Amino acid sequence: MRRKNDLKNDRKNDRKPNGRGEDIDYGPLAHWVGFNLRMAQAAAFQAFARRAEEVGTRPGRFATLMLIGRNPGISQTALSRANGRDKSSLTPVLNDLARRGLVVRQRTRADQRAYRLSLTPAGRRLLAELTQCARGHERSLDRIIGAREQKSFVRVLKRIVAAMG
Amino acid sequence: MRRKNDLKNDRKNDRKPNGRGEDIDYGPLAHWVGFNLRMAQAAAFQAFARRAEEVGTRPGRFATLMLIGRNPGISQTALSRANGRDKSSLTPVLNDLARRGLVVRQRTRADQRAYRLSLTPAGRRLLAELTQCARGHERSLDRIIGAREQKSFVRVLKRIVAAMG
DNA sequence: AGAAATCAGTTGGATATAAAACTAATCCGC
DNA sequence: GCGGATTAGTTTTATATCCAACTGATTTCT
Repeated sequence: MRRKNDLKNDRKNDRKPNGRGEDIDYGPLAHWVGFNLRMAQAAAFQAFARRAEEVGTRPGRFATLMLIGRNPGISQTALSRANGRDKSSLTPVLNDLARRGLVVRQRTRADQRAYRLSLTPAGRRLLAELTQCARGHERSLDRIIGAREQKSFVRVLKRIVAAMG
Repeated sequence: MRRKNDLKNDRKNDRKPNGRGEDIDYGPLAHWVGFNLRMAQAAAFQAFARRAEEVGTRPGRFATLMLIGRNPGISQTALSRANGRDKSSLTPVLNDLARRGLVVRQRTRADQRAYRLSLTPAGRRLLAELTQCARGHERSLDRIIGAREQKSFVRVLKRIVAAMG
């Protein structure tokens, strides 16, 4: 019900399988930093997400809790900068964390615009659990990277942030 | 209208500035791979986005066009794997690229479910422009990383993708 | 002091992405 | 060849994120 030489698509197109063959040509992407950085970040992020959900939280919450825990009284704007995200992204996140009783927002006397963020005891407990999670994740990353390269790898990452952030 | 010793918030909280002082304590995040990977990726991505919009496209489109250009006839599923994104994310992207006349979706004779993707001449032109853009971006990344470390840095990124992807 | 500029946080609109449910086509095992 | 399992792509739903516009509060300038 379908001849080999049917209609318009009869160039030498049929050679490459690629629908399943899985022998992708990445061209210059193969050795470019930007692409590999994105792929590696996505892979590591998803691996951490799998771990984090065992503790009942999403990975994005972790850095937020850590930064608040380490810097009690921090404002949302300072937190958003430290975290590399826009301050408007933080509003729903903090609403959620506050609703769940993990974070408190106190109004400052000195500046009635700003909040002072801090963890509740429950927030500290969750942070501790997540930190364990993250430690496991880091160990597995360190194993992949190799102890010898780990230091210089992180140093390069920091250099990129400093230069392009 | 507001006494100094007002209500509940009168601990020694006021010491750390942090609302502006900008001396953030990152705790273990400071040296962890996962966090720095996310920060670096976000910074590099946004820098590329600024360049890409001069050519009138978003950065996410670039890898898609490159992979189609290099692998004509590739299916959407294979493309999504190569690109590290879910296949469902690709549907709106390809709708857009097809609507703009940059990509064509041909039905396969052998498998009526799959599409064979390829670039139009306009798609090839845009890809060439974006490639120039990306080359500039890569040069600036290479400058930041340093020629000596560049190779091993990319190798580590690939290792992470291979092990966690 | 008073007006203008700046700043903290929120809101609204847009995009990107993932996950799960779905539809249609194809493959596989007997 | 038939029926169940698998596969390609889409749809739907839910998050996460950005940016621009906005509202009050604060600071700066004169």
